[in-house]
Amino acid sequence: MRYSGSFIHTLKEVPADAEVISHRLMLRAGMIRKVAAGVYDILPLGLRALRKVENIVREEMNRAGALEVLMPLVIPAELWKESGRWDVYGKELLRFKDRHEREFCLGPTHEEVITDMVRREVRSYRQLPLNLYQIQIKFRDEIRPRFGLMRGREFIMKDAYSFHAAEDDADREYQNMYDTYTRIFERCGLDFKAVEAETGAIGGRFSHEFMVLADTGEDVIVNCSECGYSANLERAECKELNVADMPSEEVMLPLKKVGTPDVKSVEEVSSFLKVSPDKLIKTLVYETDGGEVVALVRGDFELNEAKLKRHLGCEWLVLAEEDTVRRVTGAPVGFAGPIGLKIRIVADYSIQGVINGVTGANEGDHHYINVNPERDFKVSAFADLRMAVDGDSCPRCGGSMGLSRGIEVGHVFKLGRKYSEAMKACFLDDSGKEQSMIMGCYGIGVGRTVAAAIEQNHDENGIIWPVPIAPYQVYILPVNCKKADIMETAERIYAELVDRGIETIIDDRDERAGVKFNDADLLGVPWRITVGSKIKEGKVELKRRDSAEAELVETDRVPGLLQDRIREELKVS
RNA sequence: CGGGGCGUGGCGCAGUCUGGUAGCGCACCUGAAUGGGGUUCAGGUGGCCGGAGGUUCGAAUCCUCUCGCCCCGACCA
Repeated sequence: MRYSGSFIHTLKEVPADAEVISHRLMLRAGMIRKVAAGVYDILPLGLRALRKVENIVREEMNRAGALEVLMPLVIPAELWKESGRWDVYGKELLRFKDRHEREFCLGPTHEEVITDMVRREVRSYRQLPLNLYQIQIKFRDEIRPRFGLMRGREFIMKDAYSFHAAEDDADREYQNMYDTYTRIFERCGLDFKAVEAETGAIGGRFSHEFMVLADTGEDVIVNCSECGYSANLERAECKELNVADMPSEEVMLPLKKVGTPDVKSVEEVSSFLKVSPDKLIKTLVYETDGGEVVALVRGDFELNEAKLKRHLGCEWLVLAEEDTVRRVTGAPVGFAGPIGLKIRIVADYSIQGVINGVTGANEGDHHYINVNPERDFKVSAFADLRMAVDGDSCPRCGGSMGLSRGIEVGHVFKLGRKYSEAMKACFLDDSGKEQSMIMGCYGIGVGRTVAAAIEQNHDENGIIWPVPIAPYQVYILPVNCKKADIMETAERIYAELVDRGIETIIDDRDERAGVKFNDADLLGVPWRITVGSKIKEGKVELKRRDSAEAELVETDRVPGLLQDRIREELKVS
């Protein structure tokens, strides 16, 4: 491509609202432009990178035995009502009516559509297993879209769904997809980690997320350096306190009520009463579809709502409103405690180790001190309910765990029969008996993968594309377009590279060299050929974007040399 | 949805407090010089200041309403 005929408009300054590196660089390099909150134009340069990732995904999915399909973006409400998610999914699901007042939604994910497709086609176990995927635009009306392609409302996603006659076959495919994802992200040149994850509203039994390691990531990963256990913070298990292992000299003191005027938060209480936060018992009232529940967690920890939800086995749960707290505890928010409460109480394991703790007295401006679990109040269960923290012991090996940040680029789920049962996706097994299919589902955020690649591969001058996903592979930079000999050489190399099928930009703009160097660095094309004064010796400069040094190469050798090197870097292991 | 902030040429901003009819940098166009890391000089195009209403002789500026956007939080395959 000739730069002079391109649609690349680089920026020196970026819109003030672009916060993260990948968003800034994609704007500056002219890859994307914002149309509305979380909705973007993908410009030619950006689309090329996106397509590269798509193609890698497509190649690997096909190789893994999956079949590509294309499902509609606009989905009739009936399908979502059938699965039960029409009422559960919330405002992220963009709903609307057509001219006949029929209800539709824009597909945020396609379990319903694919299940409907498969149930209409499949009758027999002989037609299974199946793995169908698509690469398509999704729409989710995110509460707060941000970070460019990282969290848009409209985005390109590869979603795959597998259908099986037996559990072990579903497990086999889960592993197959896990391995495929590993290959995909390796080919994209990413430093990533597969971690155990929550299943969220998609449902299902267990899952892994593929996280690209980056400080700007929105997710927190917990990782054990010793045994390799790693999980999303939402999911990360915490080891049960072994009370017997932590003998305490402390003697239980008599329960006492003390005045704590207007002292509510953990920090306030702990500084007012001069006790450390790990002596406090935080009392949180939740409303759930199964009624109100109180959850206890030690003052220095945070409650993990995903764990609470799982423990209670409820559909939804939300921190109670002020009125509810007042009704349940008889006190304003900030003075709740477990003593004397008439509703179900569940407590984090950490509570078991509290001796002479502090809780609210269920009375305004009062707390209890010397509170001892079991002696002063009963709980219906102790469970793992808290967020893991840096330095926690690993639930598997007891080693020390650390926290780091990641960007979720892929997610594999084992769904089980959640959708097939709700939507009656059945088949006849080899004994002629009707059974529900077992399902798995597997997603990759294509745009997010591109953004993540930039987060991981850039410097102060711009993007540094890994070769497999670079929008162009070679950038020819004639230092002065007014010099006929320079342009002749540049054009000759360009023609030769194009002939060899190498994706090349020739910067034929009548700009000063500095402008071109800066744009070349910003665009991040992996190989740069600088055509300048060295042509007098029959040579040009060859430089990799990620290296500081350039090498002088004889002009005639350049195309062949580059072809070999690029082929080497694209080689699939 | 709660808290905070912002809407002025394509982008980054000043002007708003203290009303007088819009300015700077980048980008873009023309010309000249320059030609290996965002060069220089000269000239130029483009904005009824998010929208509506009000106050006023006069509103980007003051008042009311409204729309949009951003940040933090809650939320999130």
